[in-house]
Amino acid sequence: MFILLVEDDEVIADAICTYLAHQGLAVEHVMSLEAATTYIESSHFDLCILDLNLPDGNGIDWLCSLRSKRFSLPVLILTASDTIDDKITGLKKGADDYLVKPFDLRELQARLLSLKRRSSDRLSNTIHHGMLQYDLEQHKALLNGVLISLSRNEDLLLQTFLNNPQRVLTQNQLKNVLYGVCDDVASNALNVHIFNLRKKLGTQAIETIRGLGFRLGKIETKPS
Amino acid sequence: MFILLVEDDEVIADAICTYLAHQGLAVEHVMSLEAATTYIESSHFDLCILDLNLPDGNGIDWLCSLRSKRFSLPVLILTASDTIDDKITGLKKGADDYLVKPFDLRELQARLLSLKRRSSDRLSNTIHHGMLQYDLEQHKALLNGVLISLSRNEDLLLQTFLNNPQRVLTQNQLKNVLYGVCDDVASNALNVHIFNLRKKLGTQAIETIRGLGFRLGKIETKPS
DNA sequence: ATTTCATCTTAATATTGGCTTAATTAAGTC
DNA sequence: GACTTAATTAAGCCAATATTAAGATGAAAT
Repeated sequence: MFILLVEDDEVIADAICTYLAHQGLAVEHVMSLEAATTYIESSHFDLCILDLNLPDGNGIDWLCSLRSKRFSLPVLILTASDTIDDKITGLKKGADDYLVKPFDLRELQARLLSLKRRSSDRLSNTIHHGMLQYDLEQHKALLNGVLISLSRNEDLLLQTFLNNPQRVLTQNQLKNVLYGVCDDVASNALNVHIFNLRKKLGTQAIETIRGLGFRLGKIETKPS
Repeated sequence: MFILLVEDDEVIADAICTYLAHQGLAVEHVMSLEAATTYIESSHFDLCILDLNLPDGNGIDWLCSLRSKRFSLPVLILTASDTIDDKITGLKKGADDYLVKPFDLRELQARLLSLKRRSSDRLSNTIHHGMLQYDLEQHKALLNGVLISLSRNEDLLLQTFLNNPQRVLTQNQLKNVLYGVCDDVASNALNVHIFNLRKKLGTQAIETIRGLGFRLGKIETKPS
């Protein structure tokens, strides 16, 4: 596994490099954002460890521009400050995890590994389920290669189902997805949406578990 | 992501619900441990936010019983007291993180996300009993590899039996599982459900201890 | 502003499946 | 044998969900 470490503090960087190398990971160490950019654009890395305080700029901004250039590699942020704002901003701006200095090297390793695991799952932006192909970025659903047009709520529901295959989702859970906090409204709008989804994806696409909720089912060639 | 919020203070609960829902998380709010138990046992949640001071009991005790019932969902404890002892006890008893009131909603969110991350590595919780494989999350029962469809009440009963193997459960206890605590008992509905369960799982699946109640028995290849 | 169009919600009705009831049979207990 | 408890059936009921269609909303286009 190839890791890019962006860190200007030599002591910390050395510690990380030594430890990770010892664990069988290939670490490339750079000390500025400029160098980081060069490396990222000219070579392949599985992960990036990013310190936020760097001589030639702010790590968050760099991360933003990285994302805007469609680099999707997982980034773990190192931050000295324990302020909430930093964490929040970091996570929202496209970081995948963060670690507050000082930290335990073993924890760093654990997080890197879990990061890798997670990211290798969602490398592709499309989810496949039976004959359905769903593009998370473009919100496009292809059934048997044919584009299915979905309304906003249908889209939300389908996403939720695809993100929780095998799982029984209660009506309240699904209502929360659509309407935010559930005022526990007695409305069957949800049922109508499910009905419409079934018309588009086939009757078996959504199973009902009476008294419990709904679950994603089989999506096959033909809406019957 | 589905979150169960157990909190009896409406003001705090509302704030949390509104904020988290706004962040795209599905929050289910209950105000008592009893309700929490019902929800946990009948639906899926990724996380639980647990206040410790509740009208119908102590949160720590509830957490203990939850763990003893093999529910492994990550729990974040909310505590008013800032005493170290409380935190320690909480963490030792199976909590995964804690937050002291008053807290910043953004910090709550950050902690929830990291909690989810850490826990996503865990194994799925399935109970094995003889030839039966029961998945608590999916509410799926496989007998000899074949899916058995269970009604809501059958599902509840089976769960209860699997969570209390070896133990004799009185009819009243089982009725409480289905109908909550109430002592009107002139109905044999429970017997009918047990009869139907036996039809699906085999005659020996549930033993009758005459005059006392029922106990989980052997579940073998074929319903005879 | 007004029209147009799609979607969302409401509401009314149909349907289904599971729950309970109740009556009967079987199995223990004294 | 009389009594108690549990098992077994089948019928009716009811709540959860499905289905429709009509009205409400809201955004884009003219």
